[in-house]
Amino acid sequence: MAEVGRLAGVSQVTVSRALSSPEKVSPETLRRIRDAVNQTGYVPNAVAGALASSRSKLIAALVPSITNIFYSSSLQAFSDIMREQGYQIMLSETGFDPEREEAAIAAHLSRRPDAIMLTGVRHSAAARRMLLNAGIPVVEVWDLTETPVDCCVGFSQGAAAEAAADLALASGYRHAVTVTAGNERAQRRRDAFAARFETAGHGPVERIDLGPSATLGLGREALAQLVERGLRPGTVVFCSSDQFAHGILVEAAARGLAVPKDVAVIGFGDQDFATATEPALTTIRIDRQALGQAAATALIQRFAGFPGLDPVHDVGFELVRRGSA
Amino acid sequence: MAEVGRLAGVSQVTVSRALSSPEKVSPETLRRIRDAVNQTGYVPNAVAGALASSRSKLIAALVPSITNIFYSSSLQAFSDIMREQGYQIMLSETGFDPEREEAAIAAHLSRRPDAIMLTGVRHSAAARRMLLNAGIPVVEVWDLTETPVDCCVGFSQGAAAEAAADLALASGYRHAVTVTAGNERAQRRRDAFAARFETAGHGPVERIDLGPSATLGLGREALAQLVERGLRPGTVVFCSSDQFAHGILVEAAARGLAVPKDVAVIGFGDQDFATATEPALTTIRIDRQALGQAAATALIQRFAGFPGLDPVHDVGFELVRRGSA
DNA sequence: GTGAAAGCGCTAACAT
DNA sequence: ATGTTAGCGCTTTCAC
Repeated sequence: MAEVGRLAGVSQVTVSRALSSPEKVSPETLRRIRDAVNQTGYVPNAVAGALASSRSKLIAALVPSITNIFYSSSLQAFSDIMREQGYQIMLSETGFDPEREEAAIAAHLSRRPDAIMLTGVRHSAAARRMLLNAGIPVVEVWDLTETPVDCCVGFSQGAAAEAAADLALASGYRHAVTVTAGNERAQRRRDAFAARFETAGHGPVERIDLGPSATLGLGREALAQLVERGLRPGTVVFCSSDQFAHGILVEAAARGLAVPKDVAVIGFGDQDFATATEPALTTIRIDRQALGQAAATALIQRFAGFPGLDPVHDVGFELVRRGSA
Repeated sequence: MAEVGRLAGVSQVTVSRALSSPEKVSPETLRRIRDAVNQTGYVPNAVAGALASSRSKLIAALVPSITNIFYSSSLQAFSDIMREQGYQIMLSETGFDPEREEAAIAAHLSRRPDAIMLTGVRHSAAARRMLLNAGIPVVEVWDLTETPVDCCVGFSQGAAAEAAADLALASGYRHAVTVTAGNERAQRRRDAFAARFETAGHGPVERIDLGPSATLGLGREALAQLVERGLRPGTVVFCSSDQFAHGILVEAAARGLAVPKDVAVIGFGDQDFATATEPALTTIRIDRQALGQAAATALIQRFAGFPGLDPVHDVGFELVRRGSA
């Protein structure tokens, strides 16, 4: 920066000004400085800038898994908006593990991000403490709570599952099975669905709990298992993800079972393939883009000094009825 | 840090040592410093550390799209290894756009990362210049070139597509159609497949070029279109992604077409569902984990001072023959 | 509109 | 094993 200044015949400070607030520098000087920047191939050092100004223009983002479309697509929407505002994203995966999350939070906070985005509202006590001490905006996504660290953007997992149960009951299904991936959010939906279904006097709800990742193949196996146990007529299967639901459709077709007559299926997520399966999936749609955008907006508002604005933002869900239930 | 030192009765430098190289500090002092750290809730400032040491422990990673499982899963493997080594990831998406890539490179380099991972080997001239000037290790993934900026880890898109064409020819298919997503890597595979197929005297290869994202629904539409045009017996469809291939299977089933008899399908990617479709997908498997890991390893070797080690690393591909072709 | 001086919170080099 | 000194490359403040 000093060298650029020498070339342009000004001091180092003026170069700094020309780069960060060009309007404070005379047009003529600005021109000379820009020429000098191009000549030298000068690349500003944002590390030094961050240290001097204590604004890093970095946002920390923590997601359980980047390969899970739920999180990657909301993160995409989030980071698109942040990038437009001149922020960059530091990313970590937590693998649904509070301890890994805690370690990641510590690591990220040491880099002095201007804000942090977390997935979920359950964090270790130490994590909460660090976040509070950091004194930066924090947004928690994908869940709702009355007591966010700072603010949260999500929807009620329980309400979504209950809506699915209500649809199933209203459609006359009297036996229900849940097919659930091994993560806490999915399990909460499973429990809420089962509770609602059983409260209506139709239970017990059968549970099939599967591994951490929701795949088509596991969905197929789940139906195969159900059939072997003896599939009762009027059964509806509530899946923690559209992948499972799709697997059930494929297995049903392979076995000559009619959907929804022999077995009905409700998915979760309304992923891109949900309209294109045979039959199309009845599922719970989450607007993942809107979720990510709302999270970004919440942070930007906080930067602008509206810290009190809607600490809890419910983006809702939509039960989309198609052919499978 | 100074305050921690005061509490522990040592100078600020000793605290710095205790934190970064504990073995250089006496056990007793170390204990006192650790106590003081816990008491104060001190969080180290990695920004200042990076400025002073000119090592940021940050890695920049640029991918076309984070929602695309090809890139997200290799990125996951990459960042897992990097995290183990104490590095954190700054992420940007380029949307397959060289200009966006150039802007992202400039933005990331100003943060002085210790290394940078790029997707693909085609970059703007300005981007190449910046990367070279940065003087840090650079790894380009998902493609191979004789002239990497620094080193590359990938496979030959052309060779993979040619292997698929050879399989199709050997299996006796005499008409071929390509179904391709709108990105440059997919298009190179399409062209290589068509060239090989036509060179064998069986052409022309029909092309169906689709939008940027590969979905099941678009795959269905592609087959619908083909059937309307008149599907010739002995046709094989080469897809740029397993999603398209799966869509073709679904549409074929809906129309009562037998696979591979009435129409054969070759996918790309060997995604998790490829074994579970009906019939299972014949596809090209890329070990995305291995790719990400190799990229991380290449950078780590460079950090350790083996700059000359294998500038070009071919992770290969595997043609997996299942039921669909 | 521009410059001089101070300092952000660390690490590196050297000294003890 | 520990301390002293000098900076890393910027931004901030204050002066002109």
